Amino acid sequence: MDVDTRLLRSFRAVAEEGSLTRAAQRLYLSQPALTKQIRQLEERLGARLFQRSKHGMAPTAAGEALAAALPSVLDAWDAARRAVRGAEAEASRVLRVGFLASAANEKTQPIIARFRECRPDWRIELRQASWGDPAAGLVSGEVDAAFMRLPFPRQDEFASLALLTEPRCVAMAAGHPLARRESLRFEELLDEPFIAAPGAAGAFRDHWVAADARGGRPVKVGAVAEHPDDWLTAIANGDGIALAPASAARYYARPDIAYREVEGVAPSTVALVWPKAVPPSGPLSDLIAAAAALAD
Amino acid sequence: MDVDTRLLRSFRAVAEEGSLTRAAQRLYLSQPALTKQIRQLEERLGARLFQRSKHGMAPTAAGEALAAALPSVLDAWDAARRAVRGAEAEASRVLRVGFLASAANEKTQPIIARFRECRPDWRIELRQASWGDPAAGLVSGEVDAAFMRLPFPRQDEFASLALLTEPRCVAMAAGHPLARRESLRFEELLDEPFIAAPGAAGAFRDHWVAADARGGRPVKVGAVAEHPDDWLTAIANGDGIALAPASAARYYARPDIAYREVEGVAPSTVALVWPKAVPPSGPLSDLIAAAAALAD
DNA sequence: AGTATCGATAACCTGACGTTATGGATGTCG
DNA sequence: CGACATCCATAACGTCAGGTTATCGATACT
Repeated sequence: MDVDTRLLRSFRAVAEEGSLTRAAQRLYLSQPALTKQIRQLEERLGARLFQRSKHGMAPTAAGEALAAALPSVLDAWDAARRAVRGAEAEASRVLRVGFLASAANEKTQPIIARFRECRPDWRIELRQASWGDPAAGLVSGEVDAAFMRLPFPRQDEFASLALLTEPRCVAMAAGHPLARRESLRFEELLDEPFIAAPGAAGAFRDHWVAADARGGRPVKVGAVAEHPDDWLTAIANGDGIALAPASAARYYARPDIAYREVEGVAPSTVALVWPKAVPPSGPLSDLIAAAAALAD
Repeated sequence: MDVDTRLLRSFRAVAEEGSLTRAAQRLYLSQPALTKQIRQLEERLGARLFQRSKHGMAPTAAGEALAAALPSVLDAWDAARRAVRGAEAEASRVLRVGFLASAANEKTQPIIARFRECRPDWRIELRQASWGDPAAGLVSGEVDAAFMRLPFPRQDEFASLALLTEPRCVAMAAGHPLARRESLRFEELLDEPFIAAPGAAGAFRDHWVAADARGGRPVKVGAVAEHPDDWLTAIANGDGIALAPASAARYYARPDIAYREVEGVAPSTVALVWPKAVPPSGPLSDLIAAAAALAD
């Protein structure tokens, strides 16, 4: 009987959450979709994996057996995937590095240049990811490392080297009434509609609407943006405002957008990030050294 | 990046065969379907896994890396699946045994009765499989053991205990001209249309059209049958004839079907079969002992 | 009784993935 | 050199798998 690792991850989420509804939220699926997945897994395995009740889903003995055996399967696949990626990188002499928006700002090019001095016959392929994947291809294994803004989903599975920290500011349409001010406090922005990242971005999305500074009040989402382009457009159109790193005023300057200082929100850190499961060696180690030499 | 083990098995088949076309045949898929699968795997892994040429598919370094890592993944999943099945059997006190057609003939019930004496609080659930799955649920892991006719696909992965051997006869419509004879030679049947098992049955299908006794001549297929019912109907309707175990004359007697002796084809063996990867213990071991006591 | 929460089911829609048919490239043979 | 064979890739098409929203039944709580 074949299985998709996606089904196994769904099973694991249900087993950990003890609830279909909560697991579905965590997986960014609807509850019926997850119900079907679990039923499908049960039917194909020929075993009832959960005892259903009003209180949720309690694993059966068979369910416990699967939960116990699951790490071996997922880790084996993860290792296989990394082995493929490693062989491909060696064969092509390309290190793939994911990034969002402006990567590591002005440090990006010097880091790459430094790496190139160290490894003249290698090259770095930069891959931009959408905000729907704030881990910039690291979780999926498409890239070897990434320039990322903290926090991002599943951060505990990765090692990171902080490169720079910068304050956050607020971006709004140039004609917005608050744009007449040089500096704002975050409480003044609580009722404004915000441009948010997609739901699947999880903690990353929460961070960029400063959910932790809202005292439990839900954010009003004016629009959802996946890329800098649509984000800029939505802001300029007045669909909402957004928190942004201070560097955005340099990298994304436009006459129809005003960037203003804001107090009451934590600064933003950019880090070079790589999987903990991959002890750095060879080219990856060199990239990390290059970045460390230029870190704040 | 998630993956379905089915894709991994497809990859393995291509890597082993070194040819998409031959691997597609082995997997009972069309070649374009398999092309798509491999392309999908390559795209999602972000690596070219094969070098394509007129001569076939040669694995790249990345492809070799995946081939090397693959057994760990598939074995881990196999172990997980068996752990689930084992926990389920223990919890429900049910041993699942697959079978085709008449199982182990008259020995079936005595074996089960003997097992019950040994394990009074256990029970055996018999599951009939179609001829599209001549391994009767063993390969897919749906059952713990099976009464099977040799040969069956992937037989080398299983241990077997031969229970009985019986000659094969030929079944045909009662009004067939050859039915007037008591005994026939297989060469006399070479031009007759045969009722065959589905293509996915592989070696099992070949065995029951006696491909090995045809000297390379292809069999003419009059109809395909998946179950004894449609097989009997097709024979009675004159769509074709078929080889059958001698016991079929007892278990599947009908006034419109004649069973006749045939020389020149090997006899048929029924065995109790279980996975080599599962050293028999507990209830499975008891079932094997019960069957051994009644074997020829 | 009203409300909240849980998982299950129904209806619906989209896209994934299979098939057959065909094509391009290369090699072999008469 | 032309005909044929063989390989993998691509196109067109059809089916159904798997997602969604809406709703339901069961239970618990106030």
